[in-house]
Amino acid sequence: MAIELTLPDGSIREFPDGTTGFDVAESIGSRLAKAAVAIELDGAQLDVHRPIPMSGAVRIITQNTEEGRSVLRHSAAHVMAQAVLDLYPGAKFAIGPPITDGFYYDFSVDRPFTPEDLERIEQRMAEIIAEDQTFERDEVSVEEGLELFADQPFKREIIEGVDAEEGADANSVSLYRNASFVDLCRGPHVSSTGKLKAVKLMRAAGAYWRGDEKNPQLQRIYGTAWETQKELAAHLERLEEAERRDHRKLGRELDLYSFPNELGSGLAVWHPKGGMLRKEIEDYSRRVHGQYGFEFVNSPHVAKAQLWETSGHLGFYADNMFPAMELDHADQYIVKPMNCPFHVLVYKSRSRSYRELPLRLSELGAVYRYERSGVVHGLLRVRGMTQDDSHTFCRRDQVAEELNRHLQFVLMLLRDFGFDEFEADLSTRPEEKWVGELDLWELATDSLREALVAAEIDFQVAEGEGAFYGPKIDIHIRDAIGRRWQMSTIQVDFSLPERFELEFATSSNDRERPVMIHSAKFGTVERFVGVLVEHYAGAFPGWLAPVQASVIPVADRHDEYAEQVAGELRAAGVRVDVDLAIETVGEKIRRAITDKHPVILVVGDNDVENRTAGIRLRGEDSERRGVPLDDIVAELVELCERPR
RNA sequence: GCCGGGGUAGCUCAGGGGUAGAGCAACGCACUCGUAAUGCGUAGGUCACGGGUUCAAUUCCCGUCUCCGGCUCCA
Repeated sequence: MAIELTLPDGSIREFPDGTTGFDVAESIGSRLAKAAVAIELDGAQLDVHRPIPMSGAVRIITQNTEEGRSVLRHSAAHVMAQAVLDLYPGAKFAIGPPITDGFYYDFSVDRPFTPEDLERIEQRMAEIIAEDQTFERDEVSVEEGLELFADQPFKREIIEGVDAEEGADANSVSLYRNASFVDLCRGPHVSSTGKLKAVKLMRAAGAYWRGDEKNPQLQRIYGTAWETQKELAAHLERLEEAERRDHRKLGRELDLYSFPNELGSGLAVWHPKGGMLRKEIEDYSRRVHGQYGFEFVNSPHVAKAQLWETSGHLGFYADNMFPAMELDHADQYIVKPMNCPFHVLVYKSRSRSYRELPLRLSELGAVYRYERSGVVHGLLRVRGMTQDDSHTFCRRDQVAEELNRHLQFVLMLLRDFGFDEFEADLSTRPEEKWVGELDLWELATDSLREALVAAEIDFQVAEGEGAFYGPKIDIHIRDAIGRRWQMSTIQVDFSLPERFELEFATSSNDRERPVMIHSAKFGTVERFVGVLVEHYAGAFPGWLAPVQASVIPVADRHDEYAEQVAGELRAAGVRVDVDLAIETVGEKIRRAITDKHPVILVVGDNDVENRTAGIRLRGEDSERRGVPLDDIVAELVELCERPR
């Protein structure tokens, strides 16, 4: 018997029965065979070292692809579990999947793993890898599986749930064995442990069984695995780069903001330089909101509990709200976690006509949310934050255009800050709990989808992931080092207009309910700054840099001229510092560089005489001397020009 | 909130049952300097906070706050 395999180039070739993926790869090229870690046959991944069971379309998965690395990492996870079970008899092992950049495995053990434990485990793994144990696939019945894992409760639970979960053949489960270690696994795996060339354990952490905090907490070990030591080293270097960009560290170094203990968790104070950065960002926000037809409103930080009762927040958002304050007449006031009810009240302040819709209300609103203590993180997850929030009230026939307009607006804004890679999630109506009318849901969802298509950005549909009150788009950006951050959101709301009984007069003088669109463009100013700091590694473009230029006098007899230079630049709108410190020029240059000022101007005798300066731009390691002051002013004005 | 690890000078960190140390930063003096650290000196700490053990606690124990890495959650 023979099998017919269709290769990715479309060619069909015949192979003898018993041919393995490895053989197929070998027939194409020895380098391909060496890099092969699995194959895909008609969409299903299979081991490269086992016979291909039937004819079909085949593709070799190599270790230098994300799919291939997943196979390596999955195998590495097995080896780690093997090492843990060797070293810690009685340990129960749960699940160990590959993840982005690595893998983990969860264990139930007597005591949590220490850093020393990780070293031991890593050492044991190295031994297992050196032994080059073969991974063998096996299939057993559910009964046999349950028996085999008699003392492994998590594995038994997985076996018992296997048919329900994966739609797999309910009568058998697949196993992988290497040496004496057996794990329940779908595979595929590399042919032997020796294929793992670069594995490193990263850290231990607690994690709940099946991700549910009601379940027992397990001990998770994270590791990473790559096809070569070189790739591993590159990965570690990327982690270090991320550390160098950490906005908490840069925020301190650049004197932007801090998180004083006296304040409380998740609360920041903004120093003058951070304040300037914020101001630029907020000024920009107001400018473009105005240009896009938003009107500015303002609302207080607290409101009666009744308002939150009406809005429904006390029902579904109470966990994230700071507790109520008891006031004199038994009134309770609550610090706002959102701005929407206030904007609704603005809408409701008088009767509205169809002619004035869409009504776009915008506010940089400070909100406070009670985040659980373990989740706060620098500026990226705080308890006090400022949303560049807007609420648009529109008619049904305006929904499509408004949503499109909001998306265009958000993308323009993000592009102005140097982000140009976007991914969006379109979250649709939940299956069970939802409010509003079905046709409105469909209209809004379709409009969101069309807007995404028109904007030509990649998006995924998250079926049923929308809030109960409406569909939404979340926009993620990729930063300079490829990390994904959620920023903006455009959210349709059928609930609040209902709860507050909003209406407007139609052209036929009927009463109709408006549709509401929530949108935060930056997400929050705090998070946006945090992401921006990491994106630019603190080296902000001219218009955002808190200090745009520093002027350095060579000796103190040049101080006066330095101030004069600074004065002219300030008059032209450039933010300038003059470094009058009694230091060497080298020291002052160094300080300006480490402070990441976009421009350094050095002035000495020649400059005083000729009305010039030496100019050095950030990122360049040489300077231009004797540049006429007028040229410098013109150059800096251009360099610091705001996008809109 | 849960699991683990931390909190020593402004920052980075060393130390350790007998009331603490370095580098950088700060301050002073000298140097007056042309593109990434001039030299010398001075000052600076209730060792996060509260309790306990002890003749003695910054060190050991407990609690609280807070930070870090995860889980869960999320802008």
